[in-house]
Amino acid sequence: MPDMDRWPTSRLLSTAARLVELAWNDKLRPLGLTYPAVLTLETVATSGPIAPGKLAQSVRVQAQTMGPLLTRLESRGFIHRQPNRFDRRGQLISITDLGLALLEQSHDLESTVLSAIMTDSGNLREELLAIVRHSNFS
Amino acid sequence: MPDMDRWPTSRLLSTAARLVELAWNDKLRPLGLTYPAVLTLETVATSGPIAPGKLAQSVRVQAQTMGPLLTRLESRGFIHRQPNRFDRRGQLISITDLGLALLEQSHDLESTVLSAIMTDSGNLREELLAIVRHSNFS
DNA sequence: GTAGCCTAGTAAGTAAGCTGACTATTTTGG
DNA sequence: CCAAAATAGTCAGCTTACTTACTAGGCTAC
Repeated sequence: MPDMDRWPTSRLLSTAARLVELAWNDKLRPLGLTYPAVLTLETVATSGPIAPGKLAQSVRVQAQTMGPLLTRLESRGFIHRQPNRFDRRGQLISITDLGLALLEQSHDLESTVLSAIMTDSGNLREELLAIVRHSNFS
Repeated sequence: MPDMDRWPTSRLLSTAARLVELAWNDKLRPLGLTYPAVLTLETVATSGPIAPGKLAQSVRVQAQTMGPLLTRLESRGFIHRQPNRFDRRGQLISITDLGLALLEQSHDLESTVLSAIMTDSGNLREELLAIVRHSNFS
């Protein structure tokens, strides 16, 4: 084990996140999902019909990245794309029953990933929230 | 701003890390570097001549990913590849003066990235360290 | 000493992210 | 009302990471 104590905090953060994401991906692979895909499904499920651009903002990927991701999710029948009647440039994404069922399964994994890697201390949450909030995103 | 308070901790962690990494990449682009590249240079600088496989472990990418990364760094003259005299399968990577100079520049960025995104609270460090340690890597 | 296994590194193919440029709409301002 | 600016989404091209599969060299044990 290298001398992590001397690592800058940003590196610790990246490394911890990388470990969590790898753990997630291991669990999600059997379901045929990736972590951004789960975040997307999650957002669609809670927000109701939503534009791809908004989804990209929420998951923090580029709009050009969200497009193909939605295509993959659609081809597997997890989401549904509709034209937006009020703005012919736009679309509205909604989640299907199949997508909801899958999301349910991934929720069950959540606790596994967390407990495997970290003891959820409450304090950590606050500090991470502060970081995300301090960054000038909306 | 979405209801981040209800996000699972793992998502907060991923998001925070993503923000930090995006901030890093913005700063590093003028130098022609990526964040994994900096981590690699850093490791080489502190460890002295080291095998590509060890580097991959340290930066937590696959050995197959480290190979091309080293090729890129070598083609720009930041590192130097030598055959390992004692094991003809292996190589030894060392950093060049040019690489050291670049690393110096990236160090100056560190504080910028940190202060822009987070107030370094000390507590956070401990918790992140705990996460990384609890994951069964060595 | 040689057969079998382990380790170091690479190659090929796929997935998924980013930037830059484009089209099609909608909104805004004179 | 119409020209200019803004917005939604996509396409093309590049980068980089991953998985799977391979070669070359070294190690171990009979």
